[in-house]
Amino acid sequence: MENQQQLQGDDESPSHTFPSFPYFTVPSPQPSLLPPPSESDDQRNTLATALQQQPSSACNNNDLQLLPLQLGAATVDWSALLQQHASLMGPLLPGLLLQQPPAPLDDQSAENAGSSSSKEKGGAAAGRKKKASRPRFAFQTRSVNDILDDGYRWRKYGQKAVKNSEHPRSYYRCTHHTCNVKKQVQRLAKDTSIVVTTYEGVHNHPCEKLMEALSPILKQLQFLSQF
DNA sequence: CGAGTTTGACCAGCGC
DNA sequence: GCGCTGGTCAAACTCG
Repeated sequence: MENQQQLQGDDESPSHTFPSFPYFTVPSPQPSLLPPPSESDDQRNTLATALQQQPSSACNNNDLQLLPLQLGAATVDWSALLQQHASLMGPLLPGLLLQQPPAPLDDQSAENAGSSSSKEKGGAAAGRKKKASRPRFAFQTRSVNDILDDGYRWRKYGQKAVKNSEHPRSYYRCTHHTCNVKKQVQRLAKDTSIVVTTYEGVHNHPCEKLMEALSPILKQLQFLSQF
């Protein structure tokens, strides 16, 4: 994580800022190719939606920003982080994803093996023991909403008051029956406008919202690839 | 009625 | 060994 990439996280920066990274260099579609803008705040807050909108017009009401994140003494490498975030979204767009990191097979198999047993009594202990080996990726967003709509469906399974923070930490699990990805959501004690979202595990299914949002672009790319 | 949320209890890891 | 803390469970509850 020593390869730091500076972010536009200042308060004077545009209300919606994403770091430049080859992964997100999807060919800019014509405005007419974009799906009609959503009316709901949740949809505007969707990361997938934000990726395909112009930064100047996107998320002007939710003030969503990606911010540098400190994990212990190390600052998160955003290039690697975003690449990992891409893997969290699952194998969606093989033609557009420049480099999709291979899924950690050990963790995948461990998750699959643990997901069934964890439902039983005593399984929780086994799940916690494997916790250290699971991939975890965190990022901060400046948002009025605690929940960043990342396109997946989550079910809250716990909330815990954490030390040195007046805001509780919420625990979510992916609702997909074969997926065991979890995430934690907590507001920073220093700056309550910043939400820290920590993902744990890798989705083994596509992101339905993202696929739906990008399908017009995919169709256009398929059409253009014929020439 | 099913899906999701809330919340108190329980358990394991870790530091002392 | 003990206590603290974080993570999870599961029953009760809410909501559409």
